[in-house]
Amino acid sequence: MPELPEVQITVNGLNNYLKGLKITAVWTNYNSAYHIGKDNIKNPKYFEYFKKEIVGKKIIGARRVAKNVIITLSNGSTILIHMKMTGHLLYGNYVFEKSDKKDPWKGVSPKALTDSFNRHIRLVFSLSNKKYLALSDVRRFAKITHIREKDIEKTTHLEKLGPEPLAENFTNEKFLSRLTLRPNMKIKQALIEQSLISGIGNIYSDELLWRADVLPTRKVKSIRPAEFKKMYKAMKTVLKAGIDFGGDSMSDYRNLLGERGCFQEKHRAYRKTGEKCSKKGCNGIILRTIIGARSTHFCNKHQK
DNA sequence: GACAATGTTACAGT
DNA sequence: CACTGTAACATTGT
Repeated sequence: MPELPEVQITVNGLNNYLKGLKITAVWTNYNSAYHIGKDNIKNPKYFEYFKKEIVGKKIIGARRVAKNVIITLSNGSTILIHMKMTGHLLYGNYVFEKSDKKDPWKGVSPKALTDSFNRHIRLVFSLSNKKYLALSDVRRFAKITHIREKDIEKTTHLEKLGPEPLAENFTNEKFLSRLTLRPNMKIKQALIEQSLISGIGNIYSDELLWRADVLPTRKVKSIRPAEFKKMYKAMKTVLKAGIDFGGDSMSDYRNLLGERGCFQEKHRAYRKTGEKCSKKGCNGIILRTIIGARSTHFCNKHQK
């Protein structure tokens, strides 16, 4: 799942490889019969507009806002991409190749193996260096739209987002004050609530709570300042570790070159149900419960 | 075939 | 209105 670290790695890659390239064509096979926003490329009419706005423009750079990728173009336009659950961007000439080669997402189906190309590619930008930027998205949840740079501040796609957790000025005090806006929420749910703090999802929330020794089921108002401080530190640690280890590829996230990250090897809680807790001196077993319709993993021995 | 995986949002309910 | 909880979206693997 692309959360803050994975999106950051994708953005870093875009800045490394794509600056100065021109978009020469766009193709998509996204379409949806349901609830398509009028400014989503899944809407065929909007896609025609989208194409007109971006083909022929040069890529200036990319940045991350919460879990969104924003690609800035030469005419004051930007492309906003939210990869949702299974989306990831790939860059190069291999992007159409068999998904078991450069894009070996876990559990690739026999059908995909027999296909001659990666059948999860939903969107392709052709670039002036004869390479491609493609979006692979098994579950077709991703959102792609065009926004003018001057409208970014007020766009509905970004307006409800809380502050960035890795920002210099995101202090322990700020962390506490954002979360306590929802005193009755379970802490796990508050942590993944994007309007409170942006960028944390299911994996990093479980991991930071394990490290901060706080039970995910605790109500925000029951948490003491010392525990907030521990969570704050753990949050910074796991998000930075996520970036340092190239992201989390337990599911199908890949970097721009189709390579897996390895933060999944550092998991202490997420998807470790039934395993012995790896905290020193703790003999607990990792348990699983559902919070806010999301799988939650924790050790009820050392997390209090 | 039932169920699990999840980021975001629409909507019902309190 | 503010907040909370739940279903929906989509697809594939077990």
